[in-house]
Amino acid sequence: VVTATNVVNMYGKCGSLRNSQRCFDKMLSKNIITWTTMISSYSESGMGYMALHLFEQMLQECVLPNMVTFITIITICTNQVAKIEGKRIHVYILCTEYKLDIALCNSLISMYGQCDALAHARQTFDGMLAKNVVSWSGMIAAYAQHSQGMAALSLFQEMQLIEVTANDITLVSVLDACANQTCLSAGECVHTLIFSDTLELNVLVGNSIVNMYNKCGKFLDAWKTFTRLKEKDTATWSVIMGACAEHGQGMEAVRLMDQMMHKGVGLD
RNA sequence: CAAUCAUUG
Repeated sequence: VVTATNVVNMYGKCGSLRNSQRCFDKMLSKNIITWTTMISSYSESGMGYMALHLFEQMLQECVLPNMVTFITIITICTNQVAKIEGKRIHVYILCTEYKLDIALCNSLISMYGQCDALAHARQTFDGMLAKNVVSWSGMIAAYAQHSQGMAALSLFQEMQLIEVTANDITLVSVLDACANQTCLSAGECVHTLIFSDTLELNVLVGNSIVNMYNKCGKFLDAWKTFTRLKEKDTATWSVIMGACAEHGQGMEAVRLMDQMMHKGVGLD
């Protein structure tokens, strides 16, 4: 069973859903990990709907989900923006011993955030007995994505007060909140904070800073930050080119495009 | 450890 499950996983990860499914169907005995793996495979291939379907089928065959299964399926609900399904599964989770698991609650927060159910996200967040940096980042991101920049920023402050250490992803979410709220002062504050702590900026954080300055109408600061970034990825170029275009610098955008191609950064 | 959580264009 372990070996066959590994095969299902390997095909799934390689995007070969057909083979993954074929192997899964041929297996005579399956355990919960096998089912969970197959559900993930559907999701990897962008077939979230099929993944939800397989989950239902699993329940009908009286196979009990474990914590990883729940995390997996809730994450799929997030990607599918499947609010109804997500809520239903959450109710089920509340009847299990997993209801307070940190990673599971984290995925629920993100699912509710994605499904425009901020209140449910917050409720889940508040109900947690223990939180980690992912919980905080997830809740901050949920607020940021719903233009609740102020709520995001105050959560960030609260997080720092109880001495949870922010990581790169947290900062990306916070900067996103500043960008959405066009809250320049807070964004600058974060920028300063970052420079005092780290020498080299993570690409993701760098991109978010450029984006934040641009959204706050500080094209020059965006540009300055862009030129100072050691590491650039396709998102970096995309942000700065978009910024140029918005500021009537179409020619500059084209020039950047050339530069990017020249550096061997592929298009996507 | 055979499967699993938050993030910018």
